[in-house]
Order: sequence, then C-alpha cells, then structure tokens
Amino acid sequence: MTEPKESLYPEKWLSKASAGDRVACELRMQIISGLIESGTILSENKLAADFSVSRSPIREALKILASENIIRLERMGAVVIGLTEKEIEEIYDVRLLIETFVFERLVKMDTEELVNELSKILEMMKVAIKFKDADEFSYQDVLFHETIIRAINHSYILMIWNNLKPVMESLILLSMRVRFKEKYEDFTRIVENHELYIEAIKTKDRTLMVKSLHQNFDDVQGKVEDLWMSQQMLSKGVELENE
Amino acid sequence: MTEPKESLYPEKWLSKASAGDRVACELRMQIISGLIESGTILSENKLAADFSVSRSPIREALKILASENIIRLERMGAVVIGLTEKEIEEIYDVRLLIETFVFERLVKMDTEELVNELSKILEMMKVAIKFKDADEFSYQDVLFHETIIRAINHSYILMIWNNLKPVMESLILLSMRVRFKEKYEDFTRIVENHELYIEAIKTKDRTLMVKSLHQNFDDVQGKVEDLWMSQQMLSKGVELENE
DNA sequence: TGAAGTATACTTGTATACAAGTATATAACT
DNA sequence: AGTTATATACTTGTATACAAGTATACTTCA
Repeated sequence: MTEPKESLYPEKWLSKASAGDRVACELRMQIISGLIESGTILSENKLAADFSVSRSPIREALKILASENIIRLERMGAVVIGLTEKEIEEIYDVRLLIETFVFERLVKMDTEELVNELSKILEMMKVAIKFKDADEFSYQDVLFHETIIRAINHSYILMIWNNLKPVMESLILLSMRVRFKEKYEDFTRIVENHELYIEAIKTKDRTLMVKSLHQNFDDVQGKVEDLWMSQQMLSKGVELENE
Repeated sequence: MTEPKESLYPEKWLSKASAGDRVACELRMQIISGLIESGTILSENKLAADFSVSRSPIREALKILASENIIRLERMGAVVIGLTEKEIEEIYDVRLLIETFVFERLVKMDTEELVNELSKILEMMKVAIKFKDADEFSYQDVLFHETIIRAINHSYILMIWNNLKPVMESLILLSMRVRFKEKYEDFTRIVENHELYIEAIKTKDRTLMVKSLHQNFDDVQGKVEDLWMSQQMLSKGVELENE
C-alpha cells in the first residue's frame, strides 16, 4: 500500500510532539478518513518501517489508538475498527451527555469570564472562516468546547473529554476541509449556533442550551456525509497518484 | 521507602497479565490506598529497580495510570495525584451519568437475559459475603455494573467505563476489605440495593432505578471513610513492619 | 490424497543501550 | 558574598536485541 506523501494531520500542531504522538495522530487521521480501511491488520514492524521509526513509538501510538477505540489490540496484530455511522453517533451521545452535565454545573457558577473567553474564540473562528483556513477553524472549534468543559474543573469529566478529543478533532478536521470546499454556506449556521451556545451560558437558559446542543447534534448527520465525501476525495487523490 | 512484602492487588487476577499491567495494578493500589502519598514524584528508573523490571513495562504502567488521572506525567518524573474526597465524588458523578444513560437505553430493550445474568452475579456476591472473601466480592460487584453497561452495546460508553474501571476496582477492593473487618452488617444493605437495581431493570421502573442509584451514591460517603480507615490500617501495618 | 508433525517466518513483551535535554550542585570569578 | 559558568547526575525518548510464543506452510508418512 502506498502511504500518502503529505500527512493528513496539520504538521504545525506537532511541533513539540514525540514520534509516538506523531504516528498516533497520522494513523488516526488515516483510519478516520478511511484511507486505512476498517478490518485492516496493522503490524508493529510494518508500521515502524513505513514511518521510519523504531517499534517503541509505534507501540506507544497503538496503545493510544486502542484507548480511543479506533483499533483493537489482539494477540497478533492490531485490528482497525474505524468510525462507522454508529460510532459517530455514539461519540455525539457522549458529547451530549458530558456537555449537559457541564451546563448543569455552569448554571451554578459565575460564567462571566468563560463567556468572554468563548467570545474571543468565536471571533477567531470567524477569521478562520474568512480566510478559508479549515485547520485553524477546526482547532478553534475544538478549543471552544474544551474551554466550556474545563470551566467546571472536574477532572473525571475532563478525562472523558481527553479520551474523546483526538477522534473528535480528526473528525472535525476532515469534515471542515470538505465543507470549506463544498458547503461554505454552512459556516454562517455554525457561527450562529455557537453564538446561541454562548448566549445560553450567559443567560443560564437551560432550554436555549438544549436547543443549541440539538442543532449541533443535527449537524452529526452532516458530519457523516462529510466523512463519506472526504473518503471519496482522498481515495480519488490516491488513485491519481498511482497512475 | 520500604515496599510492602505482599502485593495489595490480588495476584490471581494477574495470571495472564504482562509485567506492565502488574506494575500498573500494584502502583494503582499503593496510590489509592495512600501508601504512596499524593505529591510523590515517581522516577522510571527507581520504579524499575523497585519492581525488578526494566523501564519498558514501567513506562507502560505510567502511561496507563496517567490516562486514569491518578498520576500526572511531567517533564521530569511522574507526579502522584491520588484520590481525595473530591476525586471520589467525581468518579461517582461519572458513574451516575453513564448508568443513567445506560438505563434509558435498557428500558427500550429486552432485559430478560440481562436480569438473569445479574441475578447470577448477585448470588455469587452472597456466597462471597458468606465466606468473607472481600476480593471475590469486589470482583463480582465490579462485574455486576460492567454487565449492565455492556448490555447496551455502546462502544464509547464502554470506553468511559474502561477508563474508570481500574480505579473503581481498587477503591472497591480497599473499601470492602475494611468493611468485612469493621462493618460486616453493611453487606445486607448492599445486597438489598443490588436487588433493587435488578428489580428496576426488570420492571423498567425509572423511579426505582433512581432510588437505587441514589442509595448507591449515598454509599460514597462510606467509601471515603473506608479509604481513610484503610490508609490508617495499612500505615500501621508498615510501621509494625519497620520496627 | 489426507493427516500429523515440523520448520520458519512471523508476532509480542521485555531488557538494554544510547542520544539529547534539564535540574542541581560545585567551582570560579568579580 | 553574590553571580555566573561548568560539571555531573539525573531525566525522557528512541533504537535495537533477544526470548518466548503463535500462525502458516511445507514436508513427511500412512
């Protein structure tokens, strides 16, 4: 199998990362994008050769991906699980679960600083949209939700987020790259939705919060579509490369 | 520091485990029991010497414990976080969160087989109580809840459980060992509570479920106490050993 | 031809070696 | 004495080596 020349994961996000983290990020993107099909068996030795590193960082990467549920470590080789529609829905189940929990804590807190922080991030997102920078937009989008979650200072909720985050991030990256090309008009809706979310936190309005969460949730169907398109685009790219 | 001669973690549960897993389990118990105080800085080399293994399994163990939020990997050394009352409450927040989610799914399912399985596990728990086998009881207790969670076939909820489970297990082990010695009468209440839980699943009675979950939750205060007593008992044991 | 055993080419887990970086303590200089 | 430079004793991350186990394929025998 030919590895892609360019990496799918933004390299500038890896400035201080170890080789293990790099491999994990790149493999994760390849798996979620469908470039590596689910069912594939990954060999530590082969991966080490492909990525030109030793088995140590590869082992580290596989452990990470296994904890994220996108591969399964078996007696011989790691089996790729990947993301089907079912898994994506499950991820959003969990996001809904924890963000609802977080909101219930937030209504008991002073949220002024948080609202301010979120407004700043939203402005950053708008700039990213203006300059059609999908990666930057994705970064800020993930940061937006992480900021909300961090606000309640709950180490075990944060733990769940940390386990979910890498997969979410990859998913959003791929989805946004497609949207910037094919569905640019989507972003006005995404911005509106985030404004709604901020408003809900500011006014501590539970119904508004549920509404914005559900709009966000409805977007999942879109994400599944994007992922499919992303897979089409990438596989065409590979085909062209092979000619 | 003197390491305890006997391991805190039941050795028969480690029959097929790798050295890395063994170290993780033992370290986890030492941290949660308070034998290793929070704030302690763990060195890979020192641990390797203490456990008579190389750095490879130690690194693996530290990664595991870091993902469970009981240590924090820093630039130099791993800092022990441990479990304070706050963390224990947080763990139960998450358990409450996921078990409530699971129940909402269960009410839409056929639960006959599950109820049967749970009844079996409860019988095992009763036997463990009769023979005052704290470790066996803990095992079945953890299995009870895991069985419920697995029933809905939700890979990301299961992922959360898998992250929580080792710490839960350690906590329950320590707590139950104390109770078998000091508060044996507690077990009638624990059994009743589990019976209530099964009944709630059988009849799909949401209010009963909330009631039993909350009774379980009220037990948390007890667990904090147990942990404290466990720490007292263990530190006395160590003191005696040093004389 | 079919079954059983053996060889081989993998696999994982662990140990060890080494490079590069960081804190601590000692020494030198003003 | 106080500050700066340097030595050293750590640290992590990566590479490599090796032992033990497992699946595959081949060979041998009936």
